[in-house]
Amino acid sequence: MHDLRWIRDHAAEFDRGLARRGLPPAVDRILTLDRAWRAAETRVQEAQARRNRLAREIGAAKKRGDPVELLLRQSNEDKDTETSAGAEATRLRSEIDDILTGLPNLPAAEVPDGPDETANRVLYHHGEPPRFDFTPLSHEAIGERLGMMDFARAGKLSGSRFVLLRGALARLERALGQFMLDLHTTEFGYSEVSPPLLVRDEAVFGTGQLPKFAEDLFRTTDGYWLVPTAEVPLTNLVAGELLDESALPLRLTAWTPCFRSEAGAAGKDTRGMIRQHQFEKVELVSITRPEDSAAEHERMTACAQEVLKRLGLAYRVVVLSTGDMGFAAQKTYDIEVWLPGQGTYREISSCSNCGAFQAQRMKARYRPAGGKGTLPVHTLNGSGLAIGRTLIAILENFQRHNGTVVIPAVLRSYMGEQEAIEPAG
RNA sequence: GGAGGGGUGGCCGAGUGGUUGAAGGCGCACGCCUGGAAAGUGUGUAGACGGUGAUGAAUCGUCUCGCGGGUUCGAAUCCCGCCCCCUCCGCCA
Repeated sequence: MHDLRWIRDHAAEFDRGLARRGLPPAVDRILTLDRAWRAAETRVQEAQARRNRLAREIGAAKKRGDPVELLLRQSNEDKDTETSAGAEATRLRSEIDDILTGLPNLPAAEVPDGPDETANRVLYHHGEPPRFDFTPLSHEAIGERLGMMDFARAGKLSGSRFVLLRGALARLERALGQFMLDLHTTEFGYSEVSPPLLVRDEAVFGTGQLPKFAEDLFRTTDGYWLVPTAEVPLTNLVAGELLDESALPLRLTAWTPCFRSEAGAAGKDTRGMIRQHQFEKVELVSITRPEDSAAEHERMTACAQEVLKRLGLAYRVVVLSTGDMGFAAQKTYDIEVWLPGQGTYREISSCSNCGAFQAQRMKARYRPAGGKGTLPVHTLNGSGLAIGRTLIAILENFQRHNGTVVIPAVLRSYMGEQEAIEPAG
């Protein structure tokens, strides 16, 4: 959510930012409401100030035994003013908040402008896509041939966009989660968290999925939301808190299932396990001082890339254009892994710097050391990595002609020192 | 689910109708002490919002003792509703 005071002082810049997002100007409306709200607020406060003074005078007069009729009548007049102006102030303020909570974060200056993903800019590549002396199969073909990836049974249980893994593939999923968590905690300073997967409205509002994107989420009958990403619980850990500067940066990681209704994705990626209602992911979240978030964003993206480097997977890093960024992000890097079965790069991680946007929604602040006052923290989140898609990448990149799949060396200690996945006997 | 207890400042913890925005402690900041540090000691130390103003100097005002409403001239203190936490019982992975 945007800081109203910042908008007052940067009106043109604000509308320019919205325009880069393809949105109409909003400042005129906001500032008109803001002026009316402040005027009403002032009237309320003046009436309150008078009433406070009268209350003291009435107390003193009663003690002396003086008549208080006149004072009481004045006090009641002020109370009427307070009530009517107060109602108006509340109405105006909630209208302002409704507008503010529906507007996305403004893009950082260096983010490329464009209407959609076609304007994303590839920054660099790492690694060479493998060459095959046979036609590489898609991951679902490999998985089904191994007898370890079962869409039919999953469909029986749950319908489309679910999968069931067995044997070595189930273990591979677990190995990937372990490997990623161990890397981030022991080498990159993230501390491991095992968070709730059902959260309340406020948490999902804080990270920006609510109120606009409720249709992308699953909701329980008693009002909980299933987390679409561990970003929600991890980031909201600091909601409402006033942190010491010495506590920053805070680096958190969690391996959790993620639940997404994929309401707007009808017909997209219907084959295979690219896009599921439920998938595993290791998430990275950083809470930083404002001046550190840009560097932290680079660091976080590097941490995510390191997973792919150690697995030996080719990838490229893309900076998303203004038209492709998420609601809360001011800048996003996507990491795309090479998938031989599709002959293309596909997103496997998305690392975003949300600046103060989420912090303002969830009222997460810190106190600068020595200084006075408080500032909103900056929040960042990134996949490190999406486990389901990493599993896909391993199957497609390390498949062999005979239908077996080589297990990357760094995973073997988690796989009972197996070197390859063989068809189920 | 049943019964009971409780939610106060960055943290702990007093406070049951009137200068209590709130005692005390911890923490923190600055000073004294010290060769330096610890200990000791002194002083200071909430946030949000609005007004004025050179826009975060200063100053005035309002709000905030879980949230929302009510009683009252006046509420952290009384009443109602809601949320959350804890204890015991029941149930249970």
